Amino acid sequence: MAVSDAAPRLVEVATRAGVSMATASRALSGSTGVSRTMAHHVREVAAEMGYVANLHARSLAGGPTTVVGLVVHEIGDPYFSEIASGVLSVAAAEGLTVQICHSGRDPASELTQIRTLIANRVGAIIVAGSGFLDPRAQAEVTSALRVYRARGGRVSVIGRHHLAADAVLPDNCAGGRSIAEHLLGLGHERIGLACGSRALTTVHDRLHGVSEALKACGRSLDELPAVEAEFTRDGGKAAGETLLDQHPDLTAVIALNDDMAIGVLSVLRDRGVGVPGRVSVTGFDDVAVAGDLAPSLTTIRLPMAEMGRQALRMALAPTTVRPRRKGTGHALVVRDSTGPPPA
Amino acid sequence: MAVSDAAPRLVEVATRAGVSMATASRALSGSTGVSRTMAHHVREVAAEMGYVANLHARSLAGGPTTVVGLVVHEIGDPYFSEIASGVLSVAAAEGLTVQICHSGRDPASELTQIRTLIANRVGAIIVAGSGFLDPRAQAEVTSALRVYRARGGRVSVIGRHHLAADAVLPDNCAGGRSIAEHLLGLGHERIGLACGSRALTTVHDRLHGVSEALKACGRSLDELPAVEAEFTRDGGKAAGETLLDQHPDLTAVIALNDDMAIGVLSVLRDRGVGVPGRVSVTGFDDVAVAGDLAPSLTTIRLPMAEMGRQALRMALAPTTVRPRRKGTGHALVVRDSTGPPPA
DNA sequence: CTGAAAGCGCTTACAG
DNA sequence: CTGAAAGCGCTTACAG
Repeated sequence: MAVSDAAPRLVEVATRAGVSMATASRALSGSTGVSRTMAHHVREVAAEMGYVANLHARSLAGGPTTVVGLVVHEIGDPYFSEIASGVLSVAAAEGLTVQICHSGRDPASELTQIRTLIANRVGAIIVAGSGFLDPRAQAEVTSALRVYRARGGRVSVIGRHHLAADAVLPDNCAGGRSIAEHLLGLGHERIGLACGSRALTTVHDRLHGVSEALKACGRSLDELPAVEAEFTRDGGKAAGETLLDQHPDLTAVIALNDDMAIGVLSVLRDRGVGVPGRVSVTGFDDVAVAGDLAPSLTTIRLPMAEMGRQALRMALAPTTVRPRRKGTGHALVVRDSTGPPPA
Repeated sequence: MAVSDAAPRLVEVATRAGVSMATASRALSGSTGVSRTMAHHVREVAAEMGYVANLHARSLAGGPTTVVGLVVHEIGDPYFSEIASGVLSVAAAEGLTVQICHSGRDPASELTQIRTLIANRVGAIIVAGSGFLDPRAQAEVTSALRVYRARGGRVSVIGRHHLAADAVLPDNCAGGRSIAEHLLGLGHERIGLACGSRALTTVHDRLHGVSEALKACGRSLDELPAVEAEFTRDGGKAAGETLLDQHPDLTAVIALNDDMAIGVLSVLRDRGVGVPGRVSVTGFDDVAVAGDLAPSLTTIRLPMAEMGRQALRMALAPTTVRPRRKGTGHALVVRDSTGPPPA
C-alpha cells in the first residue's frame, strides 16, 4: 500500500501497458508516431490508473508548457477582473492554466512578478496593466521581456507599452475625445479632471483625447483644473474633494476611469450636490456596475473581457515579423450622470 | 553570443563563483549549511549574471514548490475577485505565485481544473467556491483532494464543503438571520426570495438563517415565494421579474447575494417601482460597489479579502490533526434600499 | 562547511 | 511504428 501511495508515474503506466516509456509518452502527449490502437490502449491504462503527467518533468524535458502568466495592477478592480475573466475563459478552452500576479501599479514590484513568471517558465506572459510614459520606469521590465521573447517566450500587452510586442490597444484617445465632445456638446464650459497618475500611458492617452476635443472648440486642456490621484475609487474621492473645494463653479467632472468616477459621485452625494442637475460626471471603461450606480454613469465602454480573450489569442498565435496591434473600438454610453449645465 | 543566449544555469553560476553546484544551490535556495560569506558571494555572482532558478527543475528535484492554486466560480464576480485579491496579496508577501482557475459553478469542470492544479504539483489548493449540498455532486473532487492531501498537498476551502480540510466559514446562517430580522423588524410580511441554486451550501445556509428568523416570529420559510435562478446579476433580474409578476403584493425581496440584488434593483427601476418606498431590497456580501448603487444596498458584510488572506495562511500553516475552521463574522449594513413597508 | 553523485519524471533525437 | 538512452536543471542524502 505504501508504494501505491505515490502518484503513478509514466514508467508504471508503460509497464502495465506493456510498452516502452517512449511509446507511452507519445501516446499520452498526443504526439505523432504511435499507432492509433496502441495510443488508445495506453490511454485506457493511464485513465484506469488515474495517471496525470507531472508538468514539471514534462516541461523540464522540453515538452510544451501549459501555463501562461497574467500581470494585472490589482485583481480586485473590476477593470482587471473582467480582463482576467476573458483570459481565463480562453485558457480553459485551450487546456491552459493561468498564473496571475499583482503589479500594484509599481514598476519595481512588476519587475519582481515578471521575473517570477519567467522563472516559472510560463509559455506566455500577458501584461494587462497600463504602461508608463517614461521608458526608464520600466526599462528593466522591457529588457527582461525582450530576453524572454528571444528565448521563445510569447508576450502580449493590453495598453500602450514601450515594447515591440503584440498589443491590444484600448481606444483611449478616441474615447477621451468622445467623452469630452459629449460634455462640450451639452454646453459645459467649466470642466474639471480627475486623473490617475500621469505617468501611466492610459491616463496620458485619455487626456490627449480630451485635449483634442477642446482644441476643436478653440480651447485648451491647460485651462481645465486637473487633480492627479490614485486611479481608484479612493483616488476619485480625493480628487473630487479637491476639485470641488478649489473650483466650486465647475459644472462637470471627467473622471479618467469608472472607479474614480464612483469616488467623485460619492463625494457629490455626501455634499448634497445634484448630479447631473448641478454637476455632470463621466467615467471611462463601463465596468459591469456602471449602469447600476446612483445615478447611472455616462462613460466610455471598453470590451474588457474581449480584450483579455484577444490578448491571450494573440500570444498563442504564431509570431509574426512585425508585432500585431489590435484596436478595441469604444462606445459612448450616455446614462443619467450627465446633462446640460445649470442655467 | 549564441551560447549566452540561453538562460544562465546553476552550473554557470557555480563555475563562475568557483564552487560546486551543491554549494551554489544551498546558497541560492537560502538553505542551511553554507558559510555566510560563501553564500553572499554566490548570491552576488548570481545576481550579476541575472540568474533565476528554473522552478520546474527545482520542484522536480524535490525542492519546495512555490505555487498555490485558487479555484473560483468566476473571477469576474466581485465576490471572488475580492477574495482573489486577498489571496494574491499574502502570496506576494510570501514569495508565492498563484494559479487561478474557473469552476463555472459546475462540478465537472471544477474537477478538471483541480486535476490540472494537481498535475502542476502546486503546493496548496484553495477552493473558494461554495460547496454543493449533495456530497455526490463533488464526490470525485473530494476524493482527488483527499489523495492530494495524503501526498502532502495542502488544502483549504472558503465555504462549507464535504471535505475534512481547513475552512474559512462565511457567516451565512447568522447573516441570513440578521437580514431577515431587519426586514421583519421593519414590519414586512410579504417577502420574496431571489435565490441562487439550492444545490449550493451557501444558498442553503443563508436560507436556513432566514428560516430561523421567521420561525422566531411563528412563521415559516415555506410561506415565502422563492425563485431559484443563477447566482448572478442576470439571475437576479430573472428572479425579480418572476417574483413581481406572480406576487405583485410583495413589499420586500431578499436576494441571496449582492449580484442578484443588483439585478432585482434594475428590474424594479425599469418598472418604476419605488425602492424602498414600495419594495425593500436586500443583498448579501457587501461587494465594493454596494454602497454606490441606486439606491445604496442594505446587505450583510463579509470580509472577502480577509477571507482570501486567511484561507492562504491556513493552507500555509503546519497541518493540525483536526482541520481548522475559522468563522468570518458578519455585519448588517443598513443603507437606503430598505425601509418600512408602504402603509 | 563543501563536494561528487544519484535521482526527480518526463521527452526527444537516434537507431532500428 | 517502437525502443534504449541521454538529458532537461535542479536538490538532497552521502561522504569528507
